[in-house]
Amino acid sequence: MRAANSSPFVLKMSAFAALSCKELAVIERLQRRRRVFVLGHDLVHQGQPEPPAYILLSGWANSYKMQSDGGRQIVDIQVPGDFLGLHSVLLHRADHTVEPVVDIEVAEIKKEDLFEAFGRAPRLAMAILWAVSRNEAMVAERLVDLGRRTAVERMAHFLLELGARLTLVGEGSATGYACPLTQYQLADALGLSSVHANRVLRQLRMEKMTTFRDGYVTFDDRERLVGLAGFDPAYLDQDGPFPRQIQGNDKDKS
Amino acid sequence: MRAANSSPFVLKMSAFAALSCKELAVIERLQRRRRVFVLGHDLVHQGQPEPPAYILLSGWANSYKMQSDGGRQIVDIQVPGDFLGLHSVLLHRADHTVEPVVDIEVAEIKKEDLFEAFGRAPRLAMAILWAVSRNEAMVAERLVDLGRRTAVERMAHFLLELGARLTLVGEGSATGYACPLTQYQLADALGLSSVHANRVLRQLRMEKMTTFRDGYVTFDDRERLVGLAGFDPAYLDQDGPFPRQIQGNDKDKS
DNA sequence: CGTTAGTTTGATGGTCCTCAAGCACTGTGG
DNA sequence: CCACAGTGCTTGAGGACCATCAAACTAACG
Repeated sequence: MRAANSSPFVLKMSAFAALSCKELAVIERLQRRRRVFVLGHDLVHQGQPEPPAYILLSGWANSYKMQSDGGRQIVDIQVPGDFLGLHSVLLHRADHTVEPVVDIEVAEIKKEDLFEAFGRAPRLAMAILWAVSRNEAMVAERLVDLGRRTAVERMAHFLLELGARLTLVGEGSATGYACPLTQYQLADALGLSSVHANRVLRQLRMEKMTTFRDGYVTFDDRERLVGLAGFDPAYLDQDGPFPRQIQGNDKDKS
Repeated sequence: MRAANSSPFVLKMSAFAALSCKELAVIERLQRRRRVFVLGHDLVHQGQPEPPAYILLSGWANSYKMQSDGGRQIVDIQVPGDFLGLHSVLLHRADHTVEPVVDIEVAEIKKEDLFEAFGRAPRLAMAILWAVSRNEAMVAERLVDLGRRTAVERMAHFLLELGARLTLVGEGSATGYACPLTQYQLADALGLSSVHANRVLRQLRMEKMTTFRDGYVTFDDRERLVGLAGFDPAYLDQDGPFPRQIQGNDKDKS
């Protein structure tokens, strides 16, 4: 149970509500079907009927959609504690592909597992709905990135968001984090060409705001970066770790 | 109860699964708190703590995020049967504003209502999770619009998506639909300037693919439009008859 | 009949894409 | 030990797409 208490998934869910022993047990049970995926082997592919979902235990993954013209848009980057393909599990067919960014360890979750868990712990249904909602909030914020921010702002915002998400599960800090993404992947996530992504990173580095190099993101001047990006982490709804400007502190529900 | 059976919300949920009488009753109860909002009065505003959610009974609404520089990005357009702000109800603060597009009628839903409903009908929790998932799929598809499609493709794709969604709730057809949006709103949804949105609409009209005029969208040549947009409605999860089942809880099948 | 909201068109220029090429590092096999 | 290929990063040049600025036009409305 100490293992469960420190798992990234439990850390994340605890940002929603303190979990009871029973709920922790249901979560533990939900994660019983462990699997490993290596680089190059998709977990879910676009169009797959009745896809399962996964909880990412370690490593990074990403979800993307391909177009007929070969264009690729990464919809979400997932870090430990995140669901993979949760929003596909109830759709008839997966609307996107999920692939590992590095070798990963996951727990497989079938639709029936969810249904069973919901019956056992209605509050867990709320918690999972929260996770999906938070995910949608992140996609929505990316939409603002692509629709209304310049390439530099987008990049800054995205790197800050990843930092905040990683901090929540204990894998990042205000000064930086390990980031296994390539510049191609960053570009596909931000709707840029890889060439331009590279130029933008250079600019951020030369202006001493953030450095992306050798699989590591360093925040050289986090404050200015936040200002440039217009980054307000409220949408991540994780009052715990570092945003303290939020004081909405009404206590948990029934 | 035939009133409930023909409400847009029930029509939509029926695309997920055939609903039992008990579930219909729980849904009916969920919609008991009716309200009206007129143009100019927001339902939810960005930053609002503990916002409620709504079910849109009639009229259109949209959700948007503002930036400090005055830029606006519409994240979602909602039509009858859709939830409003559902993904905010579990976050501690609303991450976006919801405003009417025309005068609307809604049913207000509080967090506790959801919790209660989940306890009464676990399958309804699945259905609502489905609705949220579908919503995320739509936002993701919009992300592809903004990231990887040209302005014309975006516009075509968006107008087709709206048509499909409206058809599901009985307010649209393959030839067109009533659309109360202004070109400014279209532009804000698609990450374009209103000037360019106008040019794009003109192009689509002159090439005889679709006409947007006087509050009505007409598909002049739907086939070519679908080709141009690369529109594949699979992500809406509403195609064909609906042989759905969760667990062994159903009778008929393919 | 002035005001306002929405639509339409023109002109100019910036952001970012595309094409192209070179560099650095790693692993592979002769 | 040295090609050689593969992957990822970096930089340059030219041009397309779309934003911005500006202004005219229409319809609704008091």
